[in-house]
Amino acid sequence: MRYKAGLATRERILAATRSLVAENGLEGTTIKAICDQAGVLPGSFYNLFPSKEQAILTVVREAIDAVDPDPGHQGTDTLQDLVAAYVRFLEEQPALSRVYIRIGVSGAGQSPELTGRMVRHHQERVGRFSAAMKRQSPELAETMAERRAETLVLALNGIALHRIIDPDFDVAWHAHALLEDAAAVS
Amino acid sequence: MRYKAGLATRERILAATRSLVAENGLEGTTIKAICDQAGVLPGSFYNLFPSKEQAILTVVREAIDAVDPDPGHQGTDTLQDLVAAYVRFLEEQPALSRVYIRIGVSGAGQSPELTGRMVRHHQERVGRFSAAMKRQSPELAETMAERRAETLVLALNGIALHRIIDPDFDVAWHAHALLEDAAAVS
DNA sequence: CTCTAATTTGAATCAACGCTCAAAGAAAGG
DNA sequence: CCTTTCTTTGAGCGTTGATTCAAATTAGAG
Repeated sequence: MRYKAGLATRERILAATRSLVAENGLEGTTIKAICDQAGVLPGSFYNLFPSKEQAILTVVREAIDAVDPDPGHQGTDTLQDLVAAYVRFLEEQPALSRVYIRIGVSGAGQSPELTGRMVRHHQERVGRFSAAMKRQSPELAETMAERRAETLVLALNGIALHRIIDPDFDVAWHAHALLEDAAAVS
Repeated sequence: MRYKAGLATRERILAATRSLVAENGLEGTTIKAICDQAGVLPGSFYNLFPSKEQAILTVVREAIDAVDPDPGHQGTDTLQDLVAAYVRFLEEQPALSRVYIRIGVSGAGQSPELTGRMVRHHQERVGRFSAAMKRQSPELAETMAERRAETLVLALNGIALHRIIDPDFDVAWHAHALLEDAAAVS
């Protein structure tokens, strides 16, 4: 797997996997569908990936990583920045964001490793929102800030979930409304 | 399908389908698994249901119907009542509530009929929350009440979604927190 | 140009899936 | 009882799933 052709094929397979998982879920995605969409035959797929599961897991990792951009950058994000980043993720990467929501639902009960990863991811995410909230409203009690941060993250996921059902759903508008309410509370 | 035995078998099959869909999703549920768990052989399954899809669709309808209890009763629910009813649904019917969350995610792209049903269900639900909110805070502008009602419903779904990932997640506590914030805004 | 390693092909394997069916086995009504 | 209708059995059908492999092809280093 060192020649250019191989890497290009790998990319086409991942792109196909991405859109198919977004559309049909982790379970509903078949090798045949991936190969058809990528313009590749099964043998070629298995030259690049050891199994269907590995290809899907690669896409899953992409999705989780794409939710929190710039993970190294710490301590200066505002709540607005964090929400805006999530909205941008939802709007600019519709396939990956659909994958992201499907992970929690499909991954649970299937792969404990995946479930653990999602729980950790959620905690980190809440931590980041919580820090931003405390920075922004220092008068807020510690536990109160954490509670409101988690509520906000959960509500954002609720918005993302609904967009899978209704693709015309105005994600940005609702996320903004959420932020306004959060500000009104403080 | 008139004898007692048949009805009992039908119930065992539906119970098995319910728990398997809750655990493995609409796609991940197989006839063999249903039959094993129900203590029944395939022929018996097909004596009672025309197809796997029909059995699953029956459970799906159950789930959607169970979310909004007492649909005839109109105009007197408070926001607290509605949230409490949803929390009760999540806690007392864990299997059905997992099915409920999976529907939106799995149903989209698979069955347009199911997707349409979910969109309608969501609108009705938001309408009910919105009416309760207007009743409770008459000074609120019409559009504002509707917006906050939808935000609340979405956030509740976010909470339910997270419980699929983390079964220990304290649903009641977070739902209550949500309600407090909503009250603080008004 | 040549040689090697990477890539692609496409048929073939094997398991699992949804589903069918004829025959055997209960349950009620008369 | 006996008859009719409903229920259960379990082998088996056709299809599709993931995966393998030897052979053919192509890309790139020297």
